[in-house]
Amino acid sequence: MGSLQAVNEPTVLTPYRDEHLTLDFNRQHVTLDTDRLTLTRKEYELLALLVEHAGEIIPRETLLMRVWGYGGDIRTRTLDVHIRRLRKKLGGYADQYIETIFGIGYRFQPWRAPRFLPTQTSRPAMAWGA
Amino acid sequence: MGSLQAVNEPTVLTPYRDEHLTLDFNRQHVTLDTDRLTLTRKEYELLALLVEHAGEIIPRETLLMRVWGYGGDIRTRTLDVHIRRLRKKLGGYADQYIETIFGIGYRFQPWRAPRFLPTQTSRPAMAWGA
DNA sequence: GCCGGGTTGTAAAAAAGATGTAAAAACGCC
DNA sequence: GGCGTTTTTACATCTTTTTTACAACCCGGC
Repeated sequence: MGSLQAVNEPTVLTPYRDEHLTLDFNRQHVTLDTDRLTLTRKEYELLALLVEHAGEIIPRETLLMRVWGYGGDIRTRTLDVHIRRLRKKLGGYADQYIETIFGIGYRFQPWRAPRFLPTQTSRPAMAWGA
Repeated sequence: MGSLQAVNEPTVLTPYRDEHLTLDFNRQHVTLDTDRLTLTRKEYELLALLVEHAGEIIPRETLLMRVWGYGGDIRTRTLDVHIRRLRKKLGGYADQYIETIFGIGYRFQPWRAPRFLPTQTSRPAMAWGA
């Protein structure tokens, strides 16, 4: 018997890559710094969808539709729980990468060198007040 | 159509060989350390397919297709049972060699010196939680 | 500023789903 | 029929996903 048919699809999508994170859409491989992140199916699909649209806000409704196939207005917290697990696995970069857009959904942001300091969401606050 | 190659060429496949295991595709001969492994036909075909694609994840569906000719979504546990018998015959190396990819399939990994840590079976847990 | 209703975060439990395993049944060949 | 092999069955175990319950948070109105 000659060589077997390709066991894996020969799809060719350009991987995502930044300072700390890489995501290979073809092999469904994710790495954070040096480690390979082992994500479950849903975790991966969720992250992949977000990363694929890096910089864009994706509504909860859309995420629930694309990842879970949920249509209409289904009341579930599973999206939040999965986001949480992703954040956990993204470790300290979590807040940099996955942003919550209140009342709408989430947004993945490519890595950028840390700002002057705080992760100013919109809170100049009294960081150096006093 | 393509070139006029012999349809059934007596392909000479290069055997697989690592520290403990050898598999001669031509003679269908398998050895583990010093002993010869006597595998049944299905056991051999399954192992050969996995070894041939060492390092790659092969989906259950593909294994069922190529070894059993099962198409579509047939519900059977025979694959699991054969994997189990293979593992049994691979003795203590079983877990090193045949890896379960939850929800997808299996993967044969060539023998390698133990990692700095085990190949996280599937419990990344909160390694970076905190 | 404070309140209040809706939204998101979180931990834990429950449910769903997949694989591991032993044993019995079915198969195929002599 | 006997025997080795393969498949099914039934259940155990493990992983993943979803739900639950409540805490924390956001934001507009007062």
